Amino acid sequence: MATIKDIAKAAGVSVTTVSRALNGYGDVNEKTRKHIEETAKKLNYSPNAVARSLVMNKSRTIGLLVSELNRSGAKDMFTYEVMCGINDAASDVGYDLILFSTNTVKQKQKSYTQLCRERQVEGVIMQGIKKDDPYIKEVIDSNIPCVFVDVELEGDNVGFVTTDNVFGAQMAVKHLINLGHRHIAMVNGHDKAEVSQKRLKGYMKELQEAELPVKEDYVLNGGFLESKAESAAYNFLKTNRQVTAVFCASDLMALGVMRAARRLELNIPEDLSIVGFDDIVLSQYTSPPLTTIGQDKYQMGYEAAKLLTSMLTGKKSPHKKAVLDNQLLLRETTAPPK
Amino acid sequence: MATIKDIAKAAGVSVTTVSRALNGYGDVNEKTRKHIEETAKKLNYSPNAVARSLVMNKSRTIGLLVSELNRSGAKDMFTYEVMCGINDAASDVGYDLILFSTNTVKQKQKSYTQLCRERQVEGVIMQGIKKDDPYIKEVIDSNIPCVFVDVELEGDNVGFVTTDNVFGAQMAVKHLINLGHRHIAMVNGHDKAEVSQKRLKGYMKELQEAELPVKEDYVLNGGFLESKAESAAYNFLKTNRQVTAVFCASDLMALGVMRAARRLELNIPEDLSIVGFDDIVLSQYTSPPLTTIGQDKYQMGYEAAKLLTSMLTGKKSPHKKAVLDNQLLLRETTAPPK
DNA sequence: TTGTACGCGTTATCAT
DNA sequence: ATGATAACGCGTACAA
Repeated sequence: MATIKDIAKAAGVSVTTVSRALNGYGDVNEKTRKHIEETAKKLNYSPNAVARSLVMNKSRTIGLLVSELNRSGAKDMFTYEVMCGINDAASDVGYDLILFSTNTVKQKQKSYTQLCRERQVEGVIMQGIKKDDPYIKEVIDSNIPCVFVDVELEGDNVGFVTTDNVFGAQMAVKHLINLGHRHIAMVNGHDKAEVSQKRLKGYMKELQEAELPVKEDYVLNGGFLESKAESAAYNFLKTNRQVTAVFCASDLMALGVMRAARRLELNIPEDLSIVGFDDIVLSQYTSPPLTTIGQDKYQMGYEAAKLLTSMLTGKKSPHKKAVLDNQLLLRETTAPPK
Repeated sequence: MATIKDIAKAAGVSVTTVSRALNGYGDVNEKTRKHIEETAKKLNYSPNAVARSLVMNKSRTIGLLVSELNRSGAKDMFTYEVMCGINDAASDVGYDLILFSTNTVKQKQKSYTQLCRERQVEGVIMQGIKKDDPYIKEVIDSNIPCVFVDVELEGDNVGFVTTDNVFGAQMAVKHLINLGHRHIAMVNGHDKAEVSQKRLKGYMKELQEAELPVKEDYVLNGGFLESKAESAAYNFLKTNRQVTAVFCASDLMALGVMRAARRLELNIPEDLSIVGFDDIVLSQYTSPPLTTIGQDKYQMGYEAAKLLTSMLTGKKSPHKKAVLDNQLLLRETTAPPK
């Protein structure tokens, strides 16, 4: 509970000198500095970040805005791994993280700017928000630096981190085509997610390059939900036996498709090949293990935080975005068609 | 950026009146209050929580101290689910969460008390720390309210949340005994974790109640690591073919044991029954799906936050602890011995 | 019912 | 090299 005032009194100097001594200013006698540092230690002093924030108008804090942080996300762990990366990169440069979990109800009560200003966060990392989220407009208008995860938005103080979703999808589809598949369906997430749009684009692009027809009804909506993907795939596959392969925009949905296949007594990969996206931990443990496009989620978080802190420290870095590479992970859910 | 000063000027009143009006004090004319509220809205005012914290010496913030928040935890998701519960309960009552991830290096640089005081957190929830963690002593000594997850410590302003680990272990072992197993080994985590001690206790207790011998060399150290559990189990099972069942102190380690069994060409559950602990998401997807003791991780977090906030709001609640029940989840890794 | 004045712990400005 | 003093935005005795 000791303050610089206490130290000043104990050391017989003014608060100004204490402040300067403790903050490593040059214009303070080495002897007095030593003395001050010692009394500070003796009094078990630690600076009050709140008071400092108030006067400096900086908080050394970045807000982590996660939409719908809840149990449903527990399965794919995406959020968590990204968060670990953010945390590591942020604490490397002395920033703390404050967690803002939001949802539609809360958004009505408090605007984005309010949220940030209340806590005086210096910057924000946004994760898991949809493209039509009302906060997005506010972010652009506000002058608070922000980095999006998986939403490709750029601006004066807005950047983003994502992976090459188009190319990732292309890799997946190309792999299937190379195996000999000609009727390849896709289970996509909801179209409010940028990644859905990208992955769909990659899917179509690769089909076109292989001069395969792009059929609109081959694209199913799985809403990023295992259950929804399952039922969509079930209904589709029941009446489309010509389809021998499915590309899924997420591993979670791929799990749903695997379930559907099982119900239809389709063997994987003999009767149906499946490729997922994300490389969630689960995908190594399914039977058979899921072939998928791997994203480095930790790295995404790490890059996001690095990007943001470099924006904060005023480095006029020209790069306001980072696009990470993905990787085709061959496991056991793909094979040539019979 | 509007402050109460701006509002005062615009509304033609003093800052005091603004402060009182906005904070719902009774001693302010209804008309002036309305007026003030309107100008506040017009100026897009939002209170500065930092300034408020400074003067009130309260931050409406609770610190979430997670030891070794990193990728290795990604697999079992325990941390994340608990966090979701904490987050929900905290935001219900208007508290924000600040993330302190710590490790042994950082602990040397900054004491627990320093950490808390710097950020003026009102209380702390501690997760994932070992019993010999140096911070624990500080927590007890300090007067900052703290709730531990899975460390059974009580004090004036210290409480904890856990599940009934002893009974959970008993359920697991009893289940195996009821199936007819007589040689039941255990793979335990490291003994710096309270849960390890409890689960071991339950294991031994249940054996004793069934009048089965407790053999010391039947208890393996898996260190809560899949790989370590695998090698320990491999070496053990290779030379102890009489053992027909293994109880593991975590699902993660159970996965390791399953791997070991596979390498030894032991069929699960025919040749070897396995019971885990935790009910991580993965355990439903292994083949065969893992029989385990399920803990409600989200609820643990929720209760922890509720406990803490009730301590903070001064409710002299007599209950400084919460012990949740566990549940035996019968899946497919257990069967009678051949 | 309203306003004045002070303090929270810190940094920054300007003298000395 | 050091110190007095004013700010930062807010809450709250105390006075009016």
